[in-house]
Amino acid sequence: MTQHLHTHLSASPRIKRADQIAEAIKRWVVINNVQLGDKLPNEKKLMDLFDCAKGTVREALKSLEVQGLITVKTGPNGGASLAAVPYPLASKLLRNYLHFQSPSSSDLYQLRKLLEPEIAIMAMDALSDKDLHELERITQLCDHAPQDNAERIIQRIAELDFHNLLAERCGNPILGFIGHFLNDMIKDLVIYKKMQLPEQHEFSCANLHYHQALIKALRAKNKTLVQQLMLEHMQSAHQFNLELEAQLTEQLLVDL
Amino acid sequence: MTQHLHTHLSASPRIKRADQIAEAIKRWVVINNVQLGDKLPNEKKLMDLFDCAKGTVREALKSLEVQGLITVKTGPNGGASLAAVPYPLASKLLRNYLHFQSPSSSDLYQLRKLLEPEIAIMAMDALSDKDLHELERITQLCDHAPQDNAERIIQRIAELDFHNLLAERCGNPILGFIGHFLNDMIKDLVIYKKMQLPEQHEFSCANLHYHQALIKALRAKNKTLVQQLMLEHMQSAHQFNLELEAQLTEQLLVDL
DNA sequence: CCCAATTTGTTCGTATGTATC
DNA sequence: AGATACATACGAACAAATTGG
Repeated sequence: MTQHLHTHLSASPRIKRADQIAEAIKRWVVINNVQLGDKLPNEKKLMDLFDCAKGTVREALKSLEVQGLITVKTGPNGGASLAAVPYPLASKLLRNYLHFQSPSSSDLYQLRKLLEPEIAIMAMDALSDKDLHELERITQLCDHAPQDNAERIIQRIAELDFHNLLAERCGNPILGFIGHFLNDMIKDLVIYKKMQLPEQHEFSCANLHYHQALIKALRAKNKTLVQQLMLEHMQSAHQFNLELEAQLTEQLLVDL
Repeated sequence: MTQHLHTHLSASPRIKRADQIAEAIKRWVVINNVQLGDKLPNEKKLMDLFDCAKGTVREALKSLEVQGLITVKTGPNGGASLAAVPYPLASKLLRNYLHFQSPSSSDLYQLRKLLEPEIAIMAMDALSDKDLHELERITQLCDHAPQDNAERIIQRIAELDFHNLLAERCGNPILGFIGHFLNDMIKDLVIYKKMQLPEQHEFSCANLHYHQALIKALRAKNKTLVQQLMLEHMQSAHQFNLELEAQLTEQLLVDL
């Protein structure tokens, strides 16, 4: 099939062959009604389907793989299969973007204050008994002072998993993604930047208290209470975070 | 530098050489303190830096390019340069993910009802006179009935650009991204799915009215009014959208 | 305007690794 | 264990694009 002729009328940024092939493969997939998990033609077939060499096909497949649209396996019955973009990849790619926007932790908490209460009341009706037990299990991980740094990290992650479970159950996939994503950002913040500071016992206790109260309110299906508790929880967390950052800059000054 | 030995203790998913190189290049970038816009070594240098063949280097670079972390140019002084992930790419990649979650338009509008009022009041203080004039210009594009389908699309996009400008000015990069992103999703919805229906004159008039009122309130720096107007605006838009979808399914039934 | 240098982009041929039967 | 089918990787060559003289 011949290529589109380059017009030279506008300074069009010349699209690379490999990228054209990647787009062509996407079109091929929708035209041939390929379903999730179905296999694409192997490299050789793609080579003569689009009349290009191995390297080019491989770069095109690489592009789709990086976007999470296909997975590739070696061996017989291997090759590229259509895939759903996995959440961790989507989160990573978006963090790549936001890295250059350098959001502050207050930016994060402002959004959590807005969204977490909504997530909680939406998840309330969808929570199964199993979910509630899982929330309790997660919360129990945090009901005592950590013995070492490893347990401290486990507890912090458990606190976030509490919110992740609610986000997954909230019934709105976009809101669910954003909730989960914000928790990923918090995790980066907490794990990689705030671990040098001593444990914040008051903070952990406050979180524990709110999570326990939230479970009770969720069981009672008390919408307004759930919403209010979650808002307070986020406000409290934001406040602790601000104090923590003040300590951090203080410590930085001392180090200098 | 030698590779990590494969332990075979756990079923580790065998990391491909090209992906290893991509990660190695990322490390190289941070270690050598490469700044935005700075150039990376060219393909030849990367080949012997990481002791691998050209194709492998190219796949690694392709991976970084698809993620938006580098741009690549040909010719003298060409090569790969460190780049900030451009917004359109981040939006596209996230839409790839959400495509498989198949969110409803109500999911979209629920979030807009929550976020757009917050965006508006946050942007209020940051809006320059130039911004306000731009808002007025955008709004004027919609102050008359469209003459053809092309203008209809222009007007719809202008309506969204109104909100995009506010999102960019809201001062919270994460919130700004989400606001812009939701508008992209709405755009897909409106342009590619709802254009078959006749123009919704009432809808356009309502939007025009709200945008004009919002500009006035923004100029007056009336926070509560801005917030209230934006909420009503979103509720109204959601309502129109629901009616439109009812028409769509109705039409679908007729076609069958 | 063309020429030459530089660097990416693409191709081919071959070899190796890996999973399946 | 061996054969097969497939991706993965290497190496050498050539094509195309961009820059600067």
